[in-house]
Amino acid sequence: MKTLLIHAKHFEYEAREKALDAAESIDGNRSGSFENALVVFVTVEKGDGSSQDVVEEAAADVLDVFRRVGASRVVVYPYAHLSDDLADPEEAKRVLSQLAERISSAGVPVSRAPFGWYKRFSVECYGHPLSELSRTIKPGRRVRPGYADFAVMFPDGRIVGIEELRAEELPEDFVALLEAEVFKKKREGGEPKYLEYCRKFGFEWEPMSDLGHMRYGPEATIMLDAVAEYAWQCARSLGIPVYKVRGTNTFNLSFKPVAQHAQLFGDRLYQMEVDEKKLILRYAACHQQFAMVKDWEISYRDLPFGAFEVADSYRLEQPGELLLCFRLRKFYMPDLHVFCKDLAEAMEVSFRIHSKIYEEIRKLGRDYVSIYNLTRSFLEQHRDYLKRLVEMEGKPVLLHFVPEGKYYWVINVEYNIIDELGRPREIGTFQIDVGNAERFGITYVDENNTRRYPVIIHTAIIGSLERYVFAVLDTAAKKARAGEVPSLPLWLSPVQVRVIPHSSEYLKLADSIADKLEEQGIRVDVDDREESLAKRIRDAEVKWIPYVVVVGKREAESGKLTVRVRGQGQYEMSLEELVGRLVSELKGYPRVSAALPRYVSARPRYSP
RNA sequence: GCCCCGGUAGCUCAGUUGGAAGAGCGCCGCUCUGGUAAGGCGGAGGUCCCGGGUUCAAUCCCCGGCCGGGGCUCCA
Repeated sequence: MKTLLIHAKHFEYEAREKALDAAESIDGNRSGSFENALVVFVTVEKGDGSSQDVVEEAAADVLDVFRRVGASRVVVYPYAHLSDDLADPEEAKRVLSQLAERISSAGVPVSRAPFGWYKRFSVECYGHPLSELSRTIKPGRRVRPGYADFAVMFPDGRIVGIEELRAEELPEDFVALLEAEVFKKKREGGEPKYLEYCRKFGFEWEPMSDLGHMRYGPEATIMLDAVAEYAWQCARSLGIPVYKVRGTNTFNLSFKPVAQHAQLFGDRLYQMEVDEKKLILRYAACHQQFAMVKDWEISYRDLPFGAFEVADSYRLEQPGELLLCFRLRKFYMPDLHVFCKDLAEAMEVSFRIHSKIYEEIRKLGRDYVSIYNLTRSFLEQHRDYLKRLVEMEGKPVLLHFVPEGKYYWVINVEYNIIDELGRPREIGTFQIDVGNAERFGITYVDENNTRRYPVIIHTAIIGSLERYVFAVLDTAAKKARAGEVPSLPLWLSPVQVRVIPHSSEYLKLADSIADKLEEQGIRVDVDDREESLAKRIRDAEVKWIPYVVVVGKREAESGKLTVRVRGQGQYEMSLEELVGRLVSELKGYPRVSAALPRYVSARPRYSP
């Protein structure tokens, strides 16, 4: 069977004259006219009627496309001209009827144009990518093409094909992942809340740059600084020596390794020509770190070690793909490369990375569902390794098989959160790279004085800085959706404590409290504006400030502070108690020097 | 890159069936000294995204472009 699927804004036909003696009767079905229809032009070929397979598969495909494009009905239109191996008319009529019935039994409205007539028709195609598709369906071919590249691995080591999955043994988030990545289910849409939160904290597009470049206002910059520092902290916590380095974002294509590595990225590469030199912007920290480490003299005793940089990275994403704080043309990648003796050592190290990546997302109160991209041969050879990774996750993972030899890595794990709107979003990732050491000429000397190429792990433990912020803001959005007060973790809050003097008389007292908090490395400001207390409290809440301290006559007399804690309530405590609480809440997280100027009364307004 | 929706004050948006442009917030001034989510009064502020077309007349209609949001294609 051959089919041609057109998603038509408008479709109409009218039977004119018989083409065959075996033509169907057209009583009441001489013509039809439809809006927003999926028109299925069908040619039935010899043998299609011999088993149910063909009809089943064709119907499943039509239904799949129907759901994805959001058409309101299906029109089955017999059309002999897609093949020269036509079934005889009786077989064709039977198969066409079965196809229509099969689609109809899924609850989808179906119309069928008559078989065996010359028909006038006109079709207005929407023109989106899915609006024109053609298929060839042969008897006996069962697995749907899109599914063959996927399987699911369970913690007990079982590997199950997509069609054999039982929904009841799959966690909800995993189903969301399957729907997006494998079934390609169409989504409802709606503007996500995190975009509003981005504006609130000053994460915005920069209109005067290229598309996909962001700017970061004062609050956003404090947050980004904190995330960058935290990413470094995570890299160091793996128990492997890690060297922080820094480099350039611009590389010259005339160097072979640069050109080869660039080729892997294809047309998403940012390029420019300067002084007749072809230059590229790096798409991750790989270029710089490999170019540097190739000049290092490395002994097996030094391995494994890591190199780390928060690298400004550039990818020429397509305009329609860009998404604030998520898919960007310029972003910051806290990229760690771990150089290992061999694949076995890399796999050992990857367990630590795997567990760290999970630990970090869970600290945000979230969880991942993962995709393991790998070749089938890697699966065959390292099934125990994979089983252990999945055991550590304690839930199923999606295996995605890629062609042998196409990529520089043998396994590439993508860790996805399921966002506020049910979409998988990749945040963390690691890859085991067996190709780039040789390409860049990175070697070490082993126990036997032989030069060898190390195996390199690439990882962004907490994802790009922007994506980590996305995860944080999306978590707040989920809270808000659940009716809770949305908030930031204390260590990421641009202002951690706001002190509000009840009236200007108490400004000195407010300042002295702010001084003491600042000494402890707390980000604090003072709302000294001539506004009502209620107004200033409200503004602090709008900015999600976690701790708000009001000082006035009462506090001056009692020596205690009245502290409003976001999402919790109002408490009396001493300054020491407040500091103790803050310090313990910040334990394990970085303090950065960036902070806002103290007085709220003298600040430009730049965010809602 | 494709399809749909949108672009009006610094921000969020209303509006004009084509005839001199509106609100709230913010800003400025005055007033209020206020105890936990907006005290009161007044004022300033506009290339209605850009370019072309239709029209006596375009912010509004038509065409093209730019930018944003959504859905895809992509992407790992």
